[in-house]
Amino acid sequence: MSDKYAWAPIRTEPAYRVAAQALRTRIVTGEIAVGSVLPSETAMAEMLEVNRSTIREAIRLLEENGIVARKPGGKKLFVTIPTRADLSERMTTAMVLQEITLEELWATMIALEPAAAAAAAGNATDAHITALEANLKATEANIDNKESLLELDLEFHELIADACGNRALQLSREPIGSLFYPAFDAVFSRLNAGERLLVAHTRIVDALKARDRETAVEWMRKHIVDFRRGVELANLDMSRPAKGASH
Amino acid sequence: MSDKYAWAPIRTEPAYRVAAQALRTRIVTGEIAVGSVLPSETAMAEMLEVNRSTIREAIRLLEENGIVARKPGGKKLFVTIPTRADLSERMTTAMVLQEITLEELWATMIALEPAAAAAAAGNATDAHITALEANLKATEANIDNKESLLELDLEFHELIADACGNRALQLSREPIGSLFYPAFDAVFSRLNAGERLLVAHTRIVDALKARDRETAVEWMRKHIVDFRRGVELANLDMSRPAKGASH
DNA sequence: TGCATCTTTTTTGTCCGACAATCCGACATA
DNA sequence: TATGTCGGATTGTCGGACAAAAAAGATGCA
Repeated sequence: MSDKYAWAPIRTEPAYRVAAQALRTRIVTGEIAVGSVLPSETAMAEMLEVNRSTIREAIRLLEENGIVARKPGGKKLFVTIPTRADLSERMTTAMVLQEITLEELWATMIALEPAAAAAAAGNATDAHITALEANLKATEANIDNKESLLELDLEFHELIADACGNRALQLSREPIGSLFYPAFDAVFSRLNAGERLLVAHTRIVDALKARDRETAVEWMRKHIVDFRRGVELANLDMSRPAKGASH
Repeated sequence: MSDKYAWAPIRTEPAYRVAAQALRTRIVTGEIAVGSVLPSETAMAEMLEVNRSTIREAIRLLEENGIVARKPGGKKLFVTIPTRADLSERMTTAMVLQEITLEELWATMIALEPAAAAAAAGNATDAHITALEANLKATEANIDNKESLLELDLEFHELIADACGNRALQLSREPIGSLFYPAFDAVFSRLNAGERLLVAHTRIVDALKARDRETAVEWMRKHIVDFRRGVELANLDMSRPAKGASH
């Protein structure tokens, strides 16, 4: 009956949020350049004609967004670009709260990691290769040290992501990779996965060196599939949330 | 001279940040349940023995993180789970600021979208199929209306993502999809891509209905490759940043 | 001039107190 | 049951204050 009229609910945005938005637009449009320093709080408060407290709350919003920051131990407020780690952490906590399952994470990984390997085959520089080879050596040396192995495996995949030179890909896979940590841990501590892991990693690096895209992709795929088998052999439930990501 | 000793720089975290962290840990550990309502600002200020202004700044941090929020037009503060749109927007602005190229976005998309199609072939419910068919009908009806076509295409891919039931995948592809908007726009306004698009979409939905995973993946792949050709035919530079993603 | 040290001015982080708006629940009334 | 009224609780915003630390300026010296 009252559906006859469409009522737009009246609602006022708090000032701290419109202030934040005002600053944000000035930043993304480039009016305030990235890297430049913002005016003092009092100055901004005067410009926007609000109290300093209000401006401070607005700044907190942008700060958590990662688009403004202070250098450690400094007072000046700079315009910055959100860090990868920054975004990744946010994504990660969101995924933890949503109780995303290992199954979901894995399905995403098997899509992203081979793609990263493919791109890396095309874009990896000598520096990247060197870093990867160092990682291989370390893996070989710590083949029986479960803990180091865990770290090294994670590092390996991050190096591949770095080498692929695709920042969108990096941003997408990082939070997921970090969520695998506990699962990795379980697998490594129950299975002797070191050998298989090293073989796969080695093959991948070899393929990158030869710029052999197909092989790199294929071994990465195998590697991820292998991980899944490891998870199942370790009696982990793929359909359960992969929680507990508090470093 | 004083280099003889390694001085760990003394640095105090501002109170508003430790307060935020205190609340955050209580939330992610489950001590404060998701969906429950937090104490009033004054109450929290008393508990943590800080001023209300400080607590308010802490709340702004969590608020922007999306883990606390107020119901629209309400005063009570609830513990919430970050929305997809929420995270997506953050990611998007980050990508804009980093000036990520179309090339990078596309490479990520061609990894994610077929994966989404694959999962959708297994998990799509009748409701999902119905929504997709409605989208197809609308596309057919608006085959010449470039603007609607753009919206509908975006919607189609989001429906696929919904249907795949993989939240990790959804979280990963959403920000990237939204960044394609301007490129889509350019393609649609210069090329007559409607027919090809409709064919691909139809084939995909048919495959989903038949639970034919292979076909769904293959057509999705073709569809994305096709988009790339469209971009090139429209004379867009894949290696230029895809900026201008304001909502 | 360039550099190191001292001084002054800004600026931030934190506190206090205040007040209008308005949401929320209780209660009374028709 | 639905509506009108009231009072307490809370939020958003403001103003002012102050110590500590950083930034900017001034000074002296090589």
